[in-house]
Amino acid sequence: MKIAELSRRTGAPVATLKYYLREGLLTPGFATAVNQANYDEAHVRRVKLVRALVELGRLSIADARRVLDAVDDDSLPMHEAFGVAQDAMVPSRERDGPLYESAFAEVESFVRRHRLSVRHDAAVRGLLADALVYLSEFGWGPSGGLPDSAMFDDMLPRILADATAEVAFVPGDLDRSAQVEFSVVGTVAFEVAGDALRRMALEHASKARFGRTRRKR
Amino acid sequence: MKIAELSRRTGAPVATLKYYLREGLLTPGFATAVNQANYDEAHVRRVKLVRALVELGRLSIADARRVLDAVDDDSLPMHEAFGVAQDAMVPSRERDGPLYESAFAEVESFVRRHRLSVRHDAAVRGLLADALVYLSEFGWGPSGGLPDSAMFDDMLPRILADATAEVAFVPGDLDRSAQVEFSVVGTVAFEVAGDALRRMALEHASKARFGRTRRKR
DNA sequence: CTATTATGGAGACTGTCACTATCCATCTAG
DNA sequence: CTAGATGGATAGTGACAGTCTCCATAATAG
Repeated sequence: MKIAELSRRTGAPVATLKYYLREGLLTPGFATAVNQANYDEAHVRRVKLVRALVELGRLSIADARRVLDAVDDDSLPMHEAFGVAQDAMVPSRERDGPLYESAFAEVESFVRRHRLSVRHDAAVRGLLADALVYLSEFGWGPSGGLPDSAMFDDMLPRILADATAEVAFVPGDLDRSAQVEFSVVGTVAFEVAGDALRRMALEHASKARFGRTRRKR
Repeated sequence: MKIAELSRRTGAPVATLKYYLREGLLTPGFATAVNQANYDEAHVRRVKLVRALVELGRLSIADARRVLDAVDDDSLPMHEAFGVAQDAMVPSRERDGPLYESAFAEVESFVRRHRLSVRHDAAVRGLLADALVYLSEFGWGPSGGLPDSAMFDDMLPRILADATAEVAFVPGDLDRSAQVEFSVVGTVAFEVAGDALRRMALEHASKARFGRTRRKR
């Protein structure tokens, strides 16, 4: 298929596809002449992956490329590729100062307590640290200190069960890169879905508690 | 306190504070002269709120302002202000076409099935619809169709319990705007924390399933 | 066979965003 | 008295994610 159809199939403007090509998010089509190339289903799929990462997952183009590189690098075994992809999905940010040191210590204690296999340098630790730091600024911790990670202990078993189910859902008969791709999309989409459910639940609970107030007429 | 100290207390550069002032994210200090003004603890708190929304919650300045407006608008009862704030936290995006129509229908059926009090026009519905749409593109639904929202049925009771606990945690003796502020920070920070936990659990589960492959030496 | 339309590729350009930087006429602290 | 800070206004910056314009070449409709 030519680029116009790739555009039609994916909903992305031709100019955007060219941009992705330039940025290396999309491999060039199979050239048949100096100004002709054919694209196939793999390209369609890749464009959709990019859209999922960029639109749904709100990744920058640069971060999306890091994810795609991990998907494509056949020397990385499945699990490690997934780790790299995960890291790319965490926004980078300055995380230093004594507060962050304690926050990371708190994260570490959480990880150890639950015997989680989470790399020591996994970017996701920074995310949890962020949450702890901001929570403490708003007084969710003991007298201005960091909240105790035990706060999350009760939630973990269920989260772990859901995550295990999600990972189990990845078809075992796909090749490595398809598996990574599958996992990555799952991570992004289920994260958004989970956030949405959580917010709906919050609205519901908020209404139950605070919704009694009469609306003005 | 003068602006330099506000800067020191919040970690935000003076130039940034001036920018927030300009953008109306921060109310002007109490002027004591043509070029002097005093800021107080409320300003410190507000700056931290802005940072929480913008840095942690990744809201745009415009969206952050919408949240702050809801916090400040005393004519809005608590629950509604929270709803407005929630809506501001959902990235706006085009959501039309037949696929999205079915996705919204699926969301509606989920909401009804669980008898959730979620406004019919709540922006968060779009978020869940997004997830469904992207999931379907990657084959998580029945032969290319949308996934069934029943997929999330098992998760909801626990999410609802957590959300209820979170809402219950909001002190009842604060004034309305402080309560909204509290809820908003909670929404943002616990969302990040929840995502982090989920990703840690995924890494753990991924290692359990795929981590057997030997690493190259 | 011709006239139109499409293509790949390169480069320049755009609009948005979240700040930063510069000025300047006051204040204020030492 | 003076070095430095302040509020306020205006302009500038760098990153980002596309878009736009060209052009020589190909495909295709008539």
